[in-house]
Amino acid sequence: MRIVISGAGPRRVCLVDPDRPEPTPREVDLDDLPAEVRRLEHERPRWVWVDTREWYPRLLAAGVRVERCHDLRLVGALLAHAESTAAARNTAGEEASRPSWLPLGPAEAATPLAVRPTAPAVTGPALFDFEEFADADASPPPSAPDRPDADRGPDADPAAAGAPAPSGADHGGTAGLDDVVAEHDRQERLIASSAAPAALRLLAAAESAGALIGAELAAAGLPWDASIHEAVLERILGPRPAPGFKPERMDELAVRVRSELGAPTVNLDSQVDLLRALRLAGIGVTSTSRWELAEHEHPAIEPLLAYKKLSRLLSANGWTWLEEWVRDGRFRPEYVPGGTATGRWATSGGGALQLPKQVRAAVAADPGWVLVVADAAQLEPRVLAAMSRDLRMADAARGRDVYAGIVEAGVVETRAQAKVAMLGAMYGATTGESGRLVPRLSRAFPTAMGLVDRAAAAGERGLRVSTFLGRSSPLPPAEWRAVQARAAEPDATRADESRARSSARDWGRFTRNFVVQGTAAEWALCWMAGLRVRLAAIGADAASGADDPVARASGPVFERMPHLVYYLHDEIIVHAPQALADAVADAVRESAAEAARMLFGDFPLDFPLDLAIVERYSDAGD
DNA sequence: GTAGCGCGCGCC
DNA sequence: AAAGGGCGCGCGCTAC
Repeated sequence: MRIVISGAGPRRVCLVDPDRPEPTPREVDLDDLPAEVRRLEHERPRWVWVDTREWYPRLLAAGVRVERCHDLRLVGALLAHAESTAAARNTAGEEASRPSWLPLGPAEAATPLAVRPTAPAVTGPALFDFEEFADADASPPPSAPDRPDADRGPDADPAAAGAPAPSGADHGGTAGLDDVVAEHDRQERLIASSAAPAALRLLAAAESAGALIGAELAAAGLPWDASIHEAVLERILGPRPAPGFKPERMDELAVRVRSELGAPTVNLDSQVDLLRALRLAGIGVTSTSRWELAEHEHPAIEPLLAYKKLSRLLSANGWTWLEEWVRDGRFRPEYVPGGTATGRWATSGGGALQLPKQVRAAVAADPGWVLVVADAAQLEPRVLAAMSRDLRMADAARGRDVYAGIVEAGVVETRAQAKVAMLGAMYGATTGESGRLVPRLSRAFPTAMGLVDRAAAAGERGLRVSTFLGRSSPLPPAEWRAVQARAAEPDATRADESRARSSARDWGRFTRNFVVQGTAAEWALCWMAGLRVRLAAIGADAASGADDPVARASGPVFERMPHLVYYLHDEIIVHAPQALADAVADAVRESAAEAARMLFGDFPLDFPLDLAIVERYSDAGD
């Protein structure tokens, strides 16, 4: 069952179950929506709406959760670029394309205009022939693994390059309830007629669950003890300085650096100034970055690196940050589900994706509650093994540390080598020890390495690649194509050719990593989606045993229920009543196993978790 | 005064 | 150990 919901003028909302024999839209006041949703939620519908951000926060604020939804904006963005829908989009033409009123997805909106598929800006003789990159020579699928439900052919989505994109200019136009229903029908049809319906259906559900989770994370907030944070800052930086002054520890270090450099007025916060002073002092660096400084011997370097470390803490997570971002014991960053090209989330504000280890002690459970902290161990190598169906790599990884398994298999000598080789294979390293070791992995695991190599080769030719569930990479920007085209002209210089080769390899590294990073993001989404359902069940069970049903019904939505409070690529934190901690830990593990099954079926590889039940985030993990 | 950019660095 | 992928943010600096 689905219920479609849409705005109907100021403070009015329209709902309909379009699959009833005689669908009858009903209009309710915006203020009555939460009660209405709570009532209808008992039938466990899929809520269909344009944008979760528009509806769900107000429901949560009124204490109402929903189990599932379909976010037309996010799924629309996925489908508009997916290779597996390209054939269906081309065949069905206009009616298969996204309506212009549908807002762009988060990764699209962040993309510079030039990158979006749009009519060529250049008139006259074409600078280049897109077909040359798109589909001229038949190639093997850039990344598609063999799966029962998907046999995706080579398909670079040539239509996308020339077709007009949603204009973006008429997003202000409102869509009526009928439009929203029609858009949902269109998306369902497109999925059904795609080359991989089962995978896309799962991806659409997972992406939509991600939208719900993003809103719930914002509503719940990460428990944050400001006094612990302040203690950390004082211990590392010294007492809070008066406005306009540096903390004591930083001042002391700055004095030492200036004296060692013989540069009494150098401003350590100015890259240009500092670089000049370093070079005048005879330190042959070309940047002021930490890793380059660390390669030189000079008495100024040690205090300078220490200064930079403190400076970073002060500016990124110092007292100002604390005042700005922590209120009432909660840190509430804004999550942006699907905010990056690969499907990883982004955040906007607060820097939630880069909480330094130094301040994690401030993440502290409420009294009587605990944090269940879990991360997927070596997620990306495992995902690569599973998505490529590389049984030899799975043998090396199963039931143990992946890198230890690679050593035991005799591929390299040490765990450290195994790690840099694997990272190099997934990121596209070509030089250094990592680059030298990659060929040994390729010989040992040709199936897995073949998948990322093909993804890189496709990217170098300007083709899209796709994740396991079917999220496709963006096309390279027009400027990239111009560089490639220039190198193909008869009078191209060596410099033209070298520039083209280099930018081709750059894009190849992006697409190489895209398939693995993106599939890992899909695994994580499925993990969380399953987990949030289990957590709700645990919370409902616990509440039914509680003796004050009145408080239960009217209280804030997460009052008794264990709930997600943090998510970072392959890691989650659940805030849970102490008595439920073990049940939550089991749910976290079951959800991980279920995610692996949903994506990879019975492929013989486990996805183990590092899991800890703690009072402070800093007490978990390594 | 502010917008935009490069740098450096935190996280995965 | 290497400097290969994805991000967001604060800073200094320049251009307007």
